[in-house]
Amino acid sequence: MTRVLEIRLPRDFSFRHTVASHGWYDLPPFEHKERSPELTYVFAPTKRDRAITATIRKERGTLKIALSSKPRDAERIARGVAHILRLDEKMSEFYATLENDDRLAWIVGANAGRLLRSPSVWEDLVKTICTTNCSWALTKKMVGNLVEKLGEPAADGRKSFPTPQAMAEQDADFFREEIRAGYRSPYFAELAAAVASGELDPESWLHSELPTADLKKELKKVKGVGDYAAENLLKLIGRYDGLALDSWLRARFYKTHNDGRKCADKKIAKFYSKFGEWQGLAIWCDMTERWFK
DNA sequence: GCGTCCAGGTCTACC
DNA sequence: GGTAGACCTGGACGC
Repeated sequence: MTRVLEIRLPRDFSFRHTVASHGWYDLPPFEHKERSPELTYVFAPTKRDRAITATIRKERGTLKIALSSKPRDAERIARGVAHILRLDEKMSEFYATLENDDRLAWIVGANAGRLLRSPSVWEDLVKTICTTNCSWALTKKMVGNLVEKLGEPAADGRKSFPTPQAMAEQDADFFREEIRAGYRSPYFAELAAAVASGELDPESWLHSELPTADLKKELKKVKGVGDYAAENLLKLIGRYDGLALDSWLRARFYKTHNDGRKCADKKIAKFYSKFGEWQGLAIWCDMTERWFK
């Protein structure tokens, strides 16, 4: 390692609850071992820098970030780490909605609620499509193939997530045969071409002034993005109005709050409606509480 | 070994 | 707007 950055942490930040908040830490170019104080991520190359591996370690009230090579633009890496871990996100409003809820009070005590995300919406978008209609094992296989076959190597040999340009150079057959993306293959080819050409800018969704319902419609224009995927992406963007119900979340709700019996989505929505625009975060924290026991 | 089911759903056609 | 059927892969399971 040739360079170490340091970031001061907000007081209400939990490294463990943020890194393990959902499965992203298990998908490359993230690396993390359960309960380890370290998270590794490989940042994609830019015009100024090659791909750089950042090994992020919590030490008391700071993050120490060891880099695989000395960057020309260290600020980009620091901003990226802050974005990944949502260091700038104000959690107080969410925590205020939990004040009179005995069941979810643990969230405030644990400083939970920050959801791990990628440095780019592009990466989160592609990964989310990889989670749809398949097992987690297949999601890992598809994302692993994308990184291995189209990522750029850092000095330590680890590879970054492919850029839109790198994916746009491939056709649907490549995604089908090499990535094993199945029916998603033409979706990836079309999406990458749109983003690489500038026709579509997923990063603009982060700062969109559209109401969430309208932004969700924009997201659903991307082939392969339906209700679940759009609401999951909105959570990663920082909008928690939607529940992003999938088969796993539904099954957890049935078991936790409905005696193991199936019920309509409307009943789940009613259960969390009191949390308003934070309901998507409330259900996620509620259903994943056992991960941290 | 083989067939079936289904998993962190979505798209299209049709009504 | 709601619904049925098709769509890919690969691991788990029963036989």
